[in-house]
Amino acid sequence: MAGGAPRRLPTLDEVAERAGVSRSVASRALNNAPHVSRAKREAVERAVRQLGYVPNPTARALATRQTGAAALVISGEDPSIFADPFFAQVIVGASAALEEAGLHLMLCLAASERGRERVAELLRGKGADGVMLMALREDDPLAELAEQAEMPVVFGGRPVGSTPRWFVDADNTGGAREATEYLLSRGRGRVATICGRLDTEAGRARYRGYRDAMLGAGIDPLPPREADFTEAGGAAAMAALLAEHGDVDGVFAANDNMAVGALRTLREAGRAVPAEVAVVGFDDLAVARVADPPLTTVHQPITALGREMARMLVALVGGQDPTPLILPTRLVVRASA
Amino acid sequence: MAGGAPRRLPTLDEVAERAGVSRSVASRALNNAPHVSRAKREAVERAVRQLGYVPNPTARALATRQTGAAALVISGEDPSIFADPFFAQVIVGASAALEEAGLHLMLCLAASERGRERVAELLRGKGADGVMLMALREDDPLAELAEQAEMPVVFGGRPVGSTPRWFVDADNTGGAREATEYLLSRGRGRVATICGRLDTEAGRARYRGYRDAMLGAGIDPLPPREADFTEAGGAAAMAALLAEHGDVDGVFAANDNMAVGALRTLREAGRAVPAEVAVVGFDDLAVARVADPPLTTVHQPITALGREMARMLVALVGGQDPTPLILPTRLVVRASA
DNA sequence: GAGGGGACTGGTAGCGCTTCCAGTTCCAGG
DNA sequence: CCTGGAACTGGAAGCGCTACCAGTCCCCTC
Repeated sequence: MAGGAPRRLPTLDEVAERAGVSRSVASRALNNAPHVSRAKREAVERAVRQLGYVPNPTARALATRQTGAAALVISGEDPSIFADPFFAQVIVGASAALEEAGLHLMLCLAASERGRERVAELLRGKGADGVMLMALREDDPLAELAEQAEMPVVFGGRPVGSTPRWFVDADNTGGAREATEYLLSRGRGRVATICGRLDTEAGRARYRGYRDAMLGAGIDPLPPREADFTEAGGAAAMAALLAEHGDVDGVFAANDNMAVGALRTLREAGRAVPAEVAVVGFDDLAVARVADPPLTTVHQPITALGREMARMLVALVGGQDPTPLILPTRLVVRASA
Repeated sequence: MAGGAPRRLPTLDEVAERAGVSRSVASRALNNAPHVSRAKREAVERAVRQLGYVPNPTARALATRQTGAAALVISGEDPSIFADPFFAQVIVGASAALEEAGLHLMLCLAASERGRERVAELLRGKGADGVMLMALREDDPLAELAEQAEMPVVFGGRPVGSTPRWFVDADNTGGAREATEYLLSRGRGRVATICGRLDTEAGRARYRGYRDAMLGAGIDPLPPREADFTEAGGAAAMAALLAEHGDVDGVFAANDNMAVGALRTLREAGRAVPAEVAVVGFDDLAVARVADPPLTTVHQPITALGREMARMLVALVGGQDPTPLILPTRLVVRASA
């Protein structure tokens, strides 16, 4: 905004005129479609350069019925959920994959009622070529909206209670099972879990993994101790756990944030980690490496998750029918267990 | 995508026909513009409901020459810079403010050359109604592009070496000065700084704050010890600092990530914090509360920064001429100093 | 040298919406 | 009962681009 006159941008008509061709040819040259002679193609390119022409994306969108943008919708009534670095990594992956495909990324934090409405409009009014949906809760109104949308929808993680046609998820159950089995294999007999919100599929799946591992070892699993995936929630859950089961010697926390909270509570309670209580997290965020002691955790490929979601969406937009993807997790052993 | 026929969405024409009015009236009714009788307005509303009509945002954009979207561009050659939770908070603020104004948020991680090009197109081709620009480096090519763009541009933080017409920044110098003065006031005589990248204005401004405070107290400031705003960088810088100035008793780190790294190095070196060395950070991210010991740090209103950037942009898009904003910081005293 | 096919070309019809403007309707006031 | 003006209405002209299609041109083959 140089403050000068609001100069109109050159249009394709002007480019065509300057290049001495028709608008159609100019259009084809620009989209390097066939049926343009070499000479005219070059003339068009020259005209574009001279005029500093940039195609108007809106007009193009109207004509092609493609917006050139994909939306990433993050549900959840509390916008602070987004503060979880998890999403930042997803975005990095999705952004890179979309960029490759020439799509823009629209980010929708569907927290407020108003935000939800706007997502609904987006979905129903073709405001984007496709949508990636994450962090859905049980009975999330977005789920139904997505179902009805005449638009490709890829889920990141699965919604509770239904398996969408297209999704990318991490192997939550497998990862949680591996974590728990690891604790058991290290001689921990009283292993508890601080599970995430059980109104999310990730929370449930990770609890299932814990339970499966316990049952597999012939030990009664403890009932789920639910927390909200935050550090504070993890700390509180750990405190409650100590109060009820003072003899616990291993904890699988369903994400790193809660694990870090648990570490804090244990430290404050004077319990040595891992000597007295071993702790395993889930996610392998940056915080896991920095925690004290460094956190043993289940690594999930978060950036890849974003990338694959975007790729799946791109395939869908391109008329293909990709298959859902479940990404592998792996245990990263550090000092806390 | 129910898999059914790709049913065409109802258009305004159909709404108008059904309501028994002309397209113009229907349009006006929808945008609740004047010159529509009550009866027709209601008829239109009814038709909209019956048909499940949603205006096509692309067509609207073409006609109004407004895209209804604002872009947030985060520069930096390394996309992992985005992993800094700082940006997540900015996004939360910006998203909320844009939502209020009815604008969508496009997120551009301008890391690769390709990404940069796409931003350039966005800027020159009116792909958005306005742009928020962050994390510019010295000689960032984006700066010039923004200058030439016929489009409102708001800077988050200031680019090195120039003061843009519209920006929102935190009081970096003031905050850094306060942090350093606090260390000095607690009897620390050998205060060093781990400063951020000096090819960013934030890095420079915070170093200036440190230097000013030192000079104000009549003490020679140490030369800037540059790190890259990451935890690993902070840890390395702290190690180097200990090697060169073993008697340091206070450290001001230019952000929390580096401060946490410094804490780790100090712990590993067996230096007690704050007894032997006091540490102060900058940002007041979540990690500061969780650090061991909890980090004394300079709080900056990051969400507000995002919010105010967006508001400024909205004002600009609306034809107003807002004034730049410098947001206050404040020292949050915890255990590390 | 005529016929045929393929590579180009440009006119034209949209895409779905807003907005200008000329025309119509409706009342209050004269 | 007529007039003037305000409120309302709808036809039509775009916004800038793509895409279909009929037409032109060139060159190769029989």
